[in-house]
Amino acid sequence: MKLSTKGRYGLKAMFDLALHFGSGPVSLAHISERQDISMSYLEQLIATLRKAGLVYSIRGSQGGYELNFSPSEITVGDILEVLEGQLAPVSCVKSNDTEHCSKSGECVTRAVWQQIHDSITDVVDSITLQDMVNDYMPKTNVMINRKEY
Amino acid sequence: MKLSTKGRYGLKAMFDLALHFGSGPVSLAHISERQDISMSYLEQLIATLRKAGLVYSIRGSQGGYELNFSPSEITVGDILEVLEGQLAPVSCVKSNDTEHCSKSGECVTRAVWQQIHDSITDVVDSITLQDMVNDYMPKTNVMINRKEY
DNA sequence: CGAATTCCTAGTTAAGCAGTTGGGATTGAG
DNA sequence: CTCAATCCCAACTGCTTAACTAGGAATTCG
Repeated sequence: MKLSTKGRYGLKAMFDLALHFGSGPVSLAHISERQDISMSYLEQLIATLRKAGLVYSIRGSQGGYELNFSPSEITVGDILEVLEGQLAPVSCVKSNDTEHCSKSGECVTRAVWQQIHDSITDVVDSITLQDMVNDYMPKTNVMINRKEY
Repeated sequence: MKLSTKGRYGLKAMFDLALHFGSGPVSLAHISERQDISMSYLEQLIATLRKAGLVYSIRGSQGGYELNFSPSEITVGDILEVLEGQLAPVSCVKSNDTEHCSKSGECVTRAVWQQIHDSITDVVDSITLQDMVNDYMPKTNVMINRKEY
């Protein structure tokens, strides 16, 4: 049940883009350095995200990447699904194919996998990049809210 | 985020043992046939479960395996943890080591993995083998409850 | 132009999965 | 007592995938 580096690195990269949302394109070199990910590997991950429409690229000098939607519109689930493929713990859970349930334990165990899948989905679909940005800079909020100080 | 066959087969095997709990030892050959798992492969899985203390074996002719606890005392989480290793989506989540959080996105993404892990844990620790057995034979309950029939 | 950037394809290395094979040890039944 | 059923153990194999690395082509700003 491990997540691969694709998902881990990919989320970090997207988080980095969210942090710099609205400030012009961010180059891979910068993401690579800040998030400590090999640049050539990161290239492949971001290519997947681009093909899925989550980011878009600006080529040439001074180019880079930007989120295709605002951070509040992109969930962790969106990102992980693109990079990790289906998040279902077993393949049969994804597409309601109850055919293979011939043998005795099949359907009962399938129900377990289904519950695991649902709980994962609930979590990742409920967290947006904006949520992560907010978590990252709580000080800003503290300052703003400190009117009595 | 895929579960390997170890976890899948292992849970099916344990479910099979739960179904026959209290009726004497169950041989690998029977589990293998009923759950449609290669017997020699199943041997390895059940060896792991035995070493973890979830089942015990009776050697020799007419031997087999039995659950070491009643089905209501064994959770899906117990089984998966033994067979799949840590269920944490990333390694750092398991043991509160917040050391590596030097780079900017590290701690924020870690919080996400932590939430995923917690939700998986909640699910698998809440389902016992007894629950699965109950799900498998709802007809029995229906019959018993049908007093008017 | 040329430096900075994205884009694309094709390796490479290592590890793990999903078994199989071949034997050895134990024990109940006949 | 013997033998067939069963568990026990370790090694081996084929395959797939993860996690990169390498090298170059195309694009664009200054």
